[in-house]
Amino acid sequence: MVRMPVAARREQLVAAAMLVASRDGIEAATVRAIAAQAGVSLGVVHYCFEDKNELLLAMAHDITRQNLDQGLMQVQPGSEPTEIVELAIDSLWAGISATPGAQLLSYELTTHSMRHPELRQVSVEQYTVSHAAARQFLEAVAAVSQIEWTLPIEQLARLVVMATDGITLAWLADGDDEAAVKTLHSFGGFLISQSRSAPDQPAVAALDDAVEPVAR
Amino acid sequence: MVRMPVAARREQLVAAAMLVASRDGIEAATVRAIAAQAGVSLGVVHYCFEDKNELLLAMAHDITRQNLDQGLMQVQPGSEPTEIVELAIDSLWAGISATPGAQLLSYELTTHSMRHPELRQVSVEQYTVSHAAARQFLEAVAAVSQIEWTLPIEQLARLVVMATDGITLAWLADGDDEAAVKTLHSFGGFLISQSRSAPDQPAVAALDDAVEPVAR
DNA sequence: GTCTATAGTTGGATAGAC
DNA sequence: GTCTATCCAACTATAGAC
Repeated sequence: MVRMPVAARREQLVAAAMLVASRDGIEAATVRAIAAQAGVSLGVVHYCFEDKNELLLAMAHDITRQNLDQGLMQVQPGSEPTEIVELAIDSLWAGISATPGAQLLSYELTTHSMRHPELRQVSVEQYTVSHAAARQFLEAVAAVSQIEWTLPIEQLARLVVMATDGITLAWLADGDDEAAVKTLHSFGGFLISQSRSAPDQPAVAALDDAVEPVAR
Repeated sequence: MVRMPVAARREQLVAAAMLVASRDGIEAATVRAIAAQAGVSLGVVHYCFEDKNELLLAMAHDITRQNLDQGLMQVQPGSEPTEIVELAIDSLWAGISATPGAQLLSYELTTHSMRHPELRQVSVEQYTVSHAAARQFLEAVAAVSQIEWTLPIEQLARLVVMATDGITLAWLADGDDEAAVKTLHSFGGFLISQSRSAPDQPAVAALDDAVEPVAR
């Protein structure tokens, strides 16, 4: 077996955990299965992590970051708000529909964390991050396309997260891509209806605020 | 121990399973824990059910029916559509916010069933039933308040289910009742915006169609 | 640092006494 | 029909050889 510094070993194990959990579900992500996937012996996992929870926590943290990067909707400058939103929705959906296992794992982590106090922060962090990403997106759209939102931005961000979760869950259950896309675009229409052209625009702002997940 | 016909024993065990699973999560709903909750010995469970999956299936089926009864939004005749929708939303939310454990269990069952082919039908049934309930509600609103929907009813029903799931999940994560209610009412406003007054109304129909879950 | 071996639980399922 | 006793598999975690 190749010798490896602990930090690198930890990364390897977290990657193996994500692979197993995405593919086979969180219940199947046992210490044994993860060790086998990484090609190391059982003891190595317990050498690198205090216990299984610590490993799951590290995995959840990485997944949340990954979902953030993937879910961050691109805003193309210079277009109509309608077109911006449509494009963002399509790219969001492309990311989701290509990774059903990861999406399902994300909801498994949510429910799992709600039943285990030691992992409770995972679901809180998931929503904090999703909300921040949605908010950033809405601010970028407003800045780029000279509109303002007629609802508080927190409220709209919550609606965006609601729609993403609701549509993804239904799609995982019935696999109906067409219905999911239609529903997403209906929601996009609603989003647009909650905007009006801004009277004046000071400057393009809030475009590249980094969204940092909550530290653990 | 009291002698009991198998059918009654099964009901008792399913009720015990629902109690344990709602309170402690689906992972904690082991055959042992369920038997203890019901006050019977381990062997009795295996006498009444082929295996654990069969018990979980029976439990899931009951829960889906229960969610249907609880989620069926009441339509008060003779009011404005806006008022009808608002009242229905409030009663829907009252039912949800009073039973966080049951809601969480419902999502645990969804993800669990998606990972286990033997239970795959559970999540399909959950969505079939939710969708039918939403559809029935939308038809009742239209019939009672003399409006028609400007989107296909299936599409709108899917949006209603999307909103319910998305809002409930976020609320389970952050416990923010106020935000959940606000978001629900924003969505209600969207729903109303997808209606127009009907030119003529033939008769009040589709008010008491029974919604049957998919048979298993 | 890494591995084997094993302890110690907990789970689903069954056999056989009553 | 019901209960006790038990089997066997899988899991987390650790001890100790190398």
